[in-house]
Amino acid sequence: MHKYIEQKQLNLPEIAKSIKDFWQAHQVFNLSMDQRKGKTPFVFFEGPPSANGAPGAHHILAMTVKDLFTRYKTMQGYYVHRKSGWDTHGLPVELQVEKKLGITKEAIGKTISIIDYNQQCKETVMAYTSQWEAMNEAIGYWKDNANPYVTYERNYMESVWYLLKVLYNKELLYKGHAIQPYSPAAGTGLSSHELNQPGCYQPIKDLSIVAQFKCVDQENSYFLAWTTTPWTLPANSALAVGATLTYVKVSTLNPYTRLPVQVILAEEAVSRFFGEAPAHTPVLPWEVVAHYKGIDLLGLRYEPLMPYVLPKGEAFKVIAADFVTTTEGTGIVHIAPTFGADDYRIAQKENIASVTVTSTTGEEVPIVDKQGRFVAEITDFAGHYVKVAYEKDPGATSVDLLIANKLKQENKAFKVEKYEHSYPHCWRTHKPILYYPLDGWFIKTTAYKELLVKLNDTINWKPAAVGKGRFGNWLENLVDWNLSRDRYWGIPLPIWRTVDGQEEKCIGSLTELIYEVEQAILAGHMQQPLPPNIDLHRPYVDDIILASSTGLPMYRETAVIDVWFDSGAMPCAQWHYPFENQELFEENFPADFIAEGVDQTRGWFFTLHVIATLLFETPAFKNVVVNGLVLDKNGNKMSKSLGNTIEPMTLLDQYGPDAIRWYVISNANPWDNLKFDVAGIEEITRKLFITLSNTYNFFALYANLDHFYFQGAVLPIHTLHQSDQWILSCCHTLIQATTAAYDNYEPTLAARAIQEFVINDLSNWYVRLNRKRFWKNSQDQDKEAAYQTLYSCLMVVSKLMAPIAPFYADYLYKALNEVTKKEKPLSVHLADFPMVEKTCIDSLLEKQMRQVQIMVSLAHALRKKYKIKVRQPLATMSIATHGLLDTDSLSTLEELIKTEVNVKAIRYLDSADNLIYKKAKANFSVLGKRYGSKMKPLSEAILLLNQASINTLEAGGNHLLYLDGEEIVLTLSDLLILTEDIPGWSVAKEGEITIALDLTLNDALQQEGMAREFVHRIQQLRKELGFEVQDKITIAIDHGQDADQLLIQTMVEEYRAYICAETQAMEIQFSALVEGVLMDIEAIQVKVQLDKRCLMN
RNA sequence: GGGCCUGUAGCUCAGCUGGUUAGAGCGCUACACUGAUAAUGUAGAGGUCCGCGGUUCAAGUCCGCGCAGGCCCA
Repeated sequence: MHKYIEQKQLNLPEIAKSIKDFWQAHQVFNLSMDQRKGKTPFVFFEGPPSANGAPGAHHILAMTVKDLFTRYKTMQGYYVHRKSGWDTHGLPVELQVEKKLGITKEAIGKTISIIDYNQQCKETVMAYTSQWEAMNEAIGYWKDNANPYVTYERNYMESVWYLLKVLYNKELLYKGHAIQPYSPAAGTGLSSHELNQPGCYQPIKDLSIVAQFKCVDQENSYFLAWTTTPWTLPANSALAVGATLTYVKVSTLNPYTRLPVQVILAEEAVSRFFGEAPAHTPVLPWEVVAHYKGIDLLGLRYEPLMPYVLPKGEAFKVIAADFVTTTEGTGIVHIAPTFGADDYRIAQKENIASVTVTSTTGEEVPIVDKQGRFVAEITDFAGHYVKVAYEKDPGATSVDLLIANKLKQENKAFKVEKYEHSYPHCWRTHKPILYYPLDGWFIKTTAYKELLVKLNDTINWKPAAVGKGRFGNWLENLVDWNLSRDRYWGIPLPIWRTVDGQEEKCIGSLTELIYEVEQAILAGHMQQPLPPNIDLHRPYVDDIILASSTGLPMYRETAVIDVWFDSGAMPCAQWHYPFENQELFEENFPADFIAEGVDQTRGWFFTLHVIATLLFETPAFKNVVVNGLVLDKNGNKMSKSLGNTIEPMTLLDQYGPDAIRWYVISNANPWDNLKFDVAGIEEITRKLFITLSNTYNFFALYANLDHFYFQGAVLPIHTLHQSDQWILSCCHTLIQATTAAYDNYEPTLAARAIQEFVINDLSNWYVRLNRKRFWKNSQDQDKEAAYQTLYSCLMVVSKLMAPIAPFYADYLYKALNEVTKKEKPLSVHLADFPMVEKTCIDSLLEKQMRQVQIMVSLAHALRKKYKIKVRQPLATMSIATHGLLDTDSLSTLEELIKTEVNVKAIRYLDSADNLIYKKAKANFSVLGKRYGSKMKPLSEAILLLNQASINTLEAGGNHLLYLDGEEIVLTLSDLLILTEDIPGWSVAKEGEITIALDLTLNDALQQEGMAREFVHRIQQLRKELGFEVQDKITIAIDHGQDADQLLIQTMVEEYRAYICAETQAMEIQFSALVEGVLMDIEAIQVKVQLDKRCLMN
């Protein structure tokens, strides 16, 4: 039978290493999966990381959250498949490669072939794979890394094609256009990612114009609309107002022409243009002549401001838009549907036509060409670049200025001024971007808006606000998903079209593609069938030409798809569904649980939700834990440039994974931002892990000495010592709380509850109270009970903490179980999560123990105040009960109070004693509900209650009060009773608990105090001499004849048995000592010598 | 500009559906304890509960308007 490991010093990194080796050697992860095979699945989706960057400190949080719930559910008996995955496509990878190769997008396909370029992307994206895997392992993130899904693999891509085809067949995939950021200088659209590059938004001075749009029906009346992009005015086709805003008509003069005009603008904007005029503007006479509500203006018509080109359809009227504000401008917004995303959307909604011209190829195009110049139809400005920054001639005049001058002359400009604002610039050309209509392929998400919202309501978001707020609002303002990207490294859009666009084919599988290629060969467009290992990436698919039903060639639409579709497709694509694993997919959809950062709200969370909703009409996940950002300890974002990043591997090496995981979970909720401070990890190590380790070591030390290997029967709970019953009750209450917390995806509550239990209840109270039961000499049932109890608590703790601190928990579990062999599992992660035994829970006992703890601490405070050490026994402690404490059952804890406080007797003071002066206060939460507005006078009346009334109430009686003629009946529960004082006693109180100590000492008490002091000194000496705990000793005391010496001798004779028991002494002798150590016992000096005594062989 | 989150002691955080004198841990100061000792106990200092209004007998808590920081989106 081997012994419990006794570990002098806790070394968490060392423990983690040994446990990691153990897991590896015994394939514990695989065992944990195998043993739950066939059980109810708990489905988890891994949001695929992109391995083109190294994992950072913020991944510690994400990994821990994912790992802890999957471990927890596994322990609860679920089968938790955890397939790993890699996100591999997308713009960030491409930009990284461009940078590495020192090329721009234009070079791709020219100076570098697409094949080589994509090869570079493929290599780059997996560059940090091994670092990721190392970190997963170091932090103990368990998942199936052997068979990850990889988004660039052909099977994955084929599944994505399948999904696209389903959408296509549902007519949810269409070609259209959207207003997107566009860089005329680079000739390319820009993604929001590119717009978020640092330095993209720059302050820029533009000319802003308040234009006068002439009302059709009202004489000499004009709408004032403000724009910071005057070049869009020729494309105006509507004006927008806020339906609920108030507008006024102001009679005034045009500042440039001095002609009398009546202008309409929002009331709140009036002060911006009239009244206190700045020095440089002439004061205008003005008068408000009419008021309107925005809604009154709707439908009013106005004359085109710059009628070069007229829209083909409804235009030039006032419409309502919810984005109109009065904080800037006039409260009337100029709408140019071709050059603004909001404008386009509202125009579509209100059925307003765009201002377009017909190109040479017969298409309707904007009045600004792709180089950023006005088209010929805009006669006055034809050929001018709309942004002066695009002009090659540095001295060129801004077209905005030309427009302003023209409008001023025509009595159409009300105010022209420079305006500084932050405007996005192309990160490559550093020129301002335009918002411009670009072709693209869209998913018609708006068609499913209602269902998307409805299904979202079924998802349990942690925290709820992200689901309701951020995600919910996003769904409410949904626009169609622009799926296409004009790039190279991504899943190619599987759509082929004839040149005239009359016929198109969406390919949904490899088989289908092979078939279509065969048809194309017959039609003469292709020479060879597809090679069996065909790569579905560009440029290979670009070379495939299909045949239309009429035999015409069909070319692939060149776009690749948004990388977010890749990851949102993972529920299907990770299994190569529907081409393989149909059952597996069905079992593993939807997910029970996912967890990612809050930045994924419009990313992965959204794409998962959309794809699942549109395809299967179910949500993709049932529970989602959103985790916040990891900031540095000062709350700043971690960034390389600030030099405040934390290298996770260094951290893991230094503190070990358990303390770090515990820290990130216990410190704050996962969804709150975490201010990462290593001091917090050190504190966790000290407070939780060292305390727990000390508790275990205490157990191990004595259990080894006593050969407690838990071979006997488990003692029935009612036979146990009361403190055993108490700690077991706490322990089961803890199981209950922890289970509920994990079940509610509140890991922080679980962690805090566990550490509270370990530190306060188990270590600082139970062990301290019961130390003697472990080291006493007799081997009785009481000792067995203590061992069993402590063992069980440690065992439960190891299981409860296993999800969060998997290494140390396993170490603890194994340390205990490998000796007792009470449980079969090799590892705590193969064990079942503890079940609450309701019969173990005694809430009354827990409550009373809390009261006892308060009493004891009050007593200690009193001793401290009067400088009487705990070793000195006192005669009596009194407890004021106020009729609220259950003295009968409290008395069963008397022994405990007596030993802790070191008093001989406990006395209960109730109302009958009349010793205490009491005061009553109103219990607001009870009375407030009943008496509401009378609370103030009522509480004053209660303060005036006399002792007799309070005593009556404490004895269970009523008290009648009259307030404003109303009779009020008070009972004890309506009041809070406080003790003011007990005359002649030393009193301490906390809340309703009041205790008093009798501080008078008699000879017997003093003698016992001496005995205790003597034992204490002997113990100290034992330790100084380096004796082992189990060593037996003899004590020799120097023989003397003076009064002090005799006092000692009398004391020793009186307490001989006690001293021997406590100090493991076999014998106490009095003799004349030459050697020996001098010790002070209550101001008496004695010389003492200890000898280790050899036990009988 | 819009949406959402956060704001409580020097630091990290609790504070339930409004209810008494706003709490814990860390840190700090002082003292005690020393067979769990990298602990522990006791006491103390430390708060404009971000600000201003409102609802209410009663607001850290509910409502409105702001301020500061953050995230996402324009």
